[in-house]
Amino acid sequence: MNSKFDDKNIYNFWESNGYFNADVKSQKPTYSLLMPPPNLTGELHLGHAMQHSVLDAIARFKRLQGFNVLLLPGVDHAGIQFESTFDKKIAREKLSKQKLGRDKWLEEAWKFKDEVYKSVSHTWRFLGISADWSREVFTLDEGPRRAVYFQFKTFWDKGLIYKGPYIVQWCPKDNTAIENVELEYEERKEKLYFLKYGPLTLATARPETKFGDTAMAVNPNDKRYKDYVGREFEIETLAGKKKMQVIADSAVDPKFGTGVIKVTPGHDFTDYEIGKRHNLPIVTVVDKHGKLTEIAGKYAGMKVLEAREAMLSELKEKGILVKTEDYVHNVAVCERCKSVVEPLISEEWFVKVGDIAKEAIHVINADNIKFLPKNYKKILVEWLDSIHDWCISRSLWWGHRIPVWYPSAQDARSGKVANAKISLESPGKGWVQDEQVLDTWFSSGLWPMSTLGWPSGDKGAFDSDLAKFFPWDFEITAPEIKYLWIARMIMLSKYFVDDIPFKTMFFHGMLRDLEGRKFSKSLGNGIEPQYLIDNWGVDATRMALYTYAIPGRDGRVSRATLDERGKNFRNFGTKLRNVARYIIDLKQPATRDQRPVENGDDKKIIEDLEETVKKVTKNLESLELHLAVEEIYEFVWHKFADKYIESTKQRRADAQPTLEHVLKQVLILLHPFMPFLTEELYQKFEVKRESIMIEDWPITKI
RNA sequence: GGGUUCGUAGCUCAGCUGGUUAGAGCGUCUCGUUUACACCGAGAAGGUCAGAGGUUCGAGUCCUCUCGAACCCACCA
Repeated sequence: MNSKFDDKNIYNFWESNGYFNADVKSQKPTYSLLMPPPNLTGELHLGHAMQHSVLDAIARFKRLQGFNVLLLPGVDHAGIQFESTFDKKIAREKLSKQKLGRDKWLEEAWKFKDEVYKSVSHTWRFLGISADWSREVFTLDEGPRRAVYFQFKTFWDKGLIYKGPYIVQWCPKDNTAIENVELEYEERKEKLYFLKYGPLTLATARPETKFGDTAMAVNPNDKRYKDYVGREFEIETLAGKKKMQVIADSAVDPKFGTGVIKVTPGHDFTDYEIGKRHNLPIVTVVDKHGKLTEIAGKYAGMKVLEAREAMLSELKEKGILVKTEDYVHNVAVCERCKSVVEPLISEEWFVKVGDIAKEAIHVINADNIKFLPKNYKKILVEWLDSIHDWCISRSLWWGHRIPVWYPSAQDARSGKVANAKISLESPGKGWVQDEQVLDTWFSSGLWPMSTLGWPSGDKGAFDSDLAKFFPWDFEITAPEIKYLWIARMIMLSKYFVDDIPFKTMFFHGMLRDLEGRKFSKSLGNGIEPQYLIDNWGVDATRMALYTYAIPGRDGRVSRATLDERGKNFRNFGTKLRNVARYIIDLKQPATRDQRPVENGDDKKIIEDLEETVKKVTKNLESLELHLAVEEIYEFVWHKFADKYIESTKQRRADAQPTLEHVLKQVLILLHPFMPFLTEELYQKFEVKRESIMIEDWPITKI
């Protein structure tokens, strides 16, 4: 080992000795942990640091216990998020998608990805993550690419994939359809407009979509309008007079506004459903850039809010606008870019997931997956129970391109699927590939399998990997992606390999600021892990993070509160270093050729140590890292240092064997949490193994 | 509207399946620089565990309600 004990040398020493690598041929029992791949859009944040520190602690603990451990690392291409980050970056360089074109853009995007990856990779090593880097995977690598293709092809062959017009949440800024789960809601103060439609008056928050109305609707039980149902009236519109029918649909809330609504199937989810039930035509008023279409006459080309403002006077003039009221409601915005999303009709690809979700519910109800906290079982089942078809296409460039090829450019433009071929590569000259890419989660959902080489075409090493390490013993994630990711992994694992993806699913809490807000770039309330590491060192930072690693419990933190814990554990590290100095560096050899004599204090500390070993082992097995940390802390500082070591000062030589024994055991117990310091101090022993990483976890008598 | 979680010392929080005088860190106060450590040691103050009721021999821990905080899901025409 290198004589200099700085963290970097220690890390290189571990890595070059191959301690991080899992062995497919090992006879030892296996323990596998799957790292949730961080998005390659920036540096790792505090949540990642906590997550990965937890993974590493468990991996190190299991190695010491004698398991053949696989901690598999990887990163995610994170479609929308990466693309918007990258587009912002090139915009600062006065470039754009249009200027670069798809091929050049992708080339530059990969360069950017490599840059970001460097910082992520550096932070991982800095944190001491003992992952098997030889198996690192990126979601756009060849392996996942084949897995994604296999998935698409299978769904296609089974008739589970379809393309069709569908009302989607459209983000005009990112220029793509997004899923409900990618939305946020913001409370807005707007107006409710009361408009005269023939004999009826109705309330709407969106008068600008008036051009797309194809009916009026009332609740079937609403006596006030009973006589109007089924009749047709002539309506005054801004584009002349128009005939419109009154229909009855139970989706209408009689208590809202006047109890009458206008039905705009092209731009509202409820109206879309109503329209389907009553065979109403769909008229597109708002385009994908958030601007009004030609149908809006002189308002065409205006943005939604401009048009709304502009048309008011004409509505008033013509006597259509009866009155307005203040109206507070929630507006859906894009979680990534915060722009108001526009429900509109778009050609998208979908997967029918109903039956797959039902299977997943069975899997969850069979209780083979241990959820921490356990109430997430119920939460996931409820979501799966009310699942809708999965929109898997995104109008992006960054991601797995949809493996559908059209025989001609014309077919591609019109999206005519009839003669299309499913293929990873071009089927031949003249074939044109679908423009869209697949939803990021379409590849992330396969992560537990694709990282192990599934699906293997050649029955090579990959098969044995899957047999050896799947299902994963441990997975951890933030609760916010429980549906997007966790539910999908359960569904897809069941569907493709008929098994659970992981045995234990740990949902850690979210680290928030003192007001309880999420950390985000826009709020500027983030705290970088590097800040803590610079101040208190890696080991202390890890310890501080473990105190927050409680399933389902959010932690409210500020620089001050984190500094407090960081400082505390820095001090703890110093304490331990001094303990080792006293025991080993300042060792006092026995003056006489005598066997050391044990006394009651020695027995007591050994008993206390055994008790601590028992508790720490139990806490690690049950994944209560915060309790394990507390136990060791209490033992080392207050029992070992304050009491026992003080008591040995009069009988140093007699106590020496006990001092050394307890210290060595403590270092092993602490190694999963403070890997660097424990290795450094372990190297002081004369009799030792090559590294603390290949020590044995103390056996507990139960 | 449906669901989940939380409300414990000045602050940030632990407290597993209910069991003796409720814990930690930081902060505050007193004392102490004896050769592991002042990034230290010895000690102290500080809590009717949000409130009310219930189950129990016994509740911070279980149940009900009230008040307060946060988050998730759905809807928002």
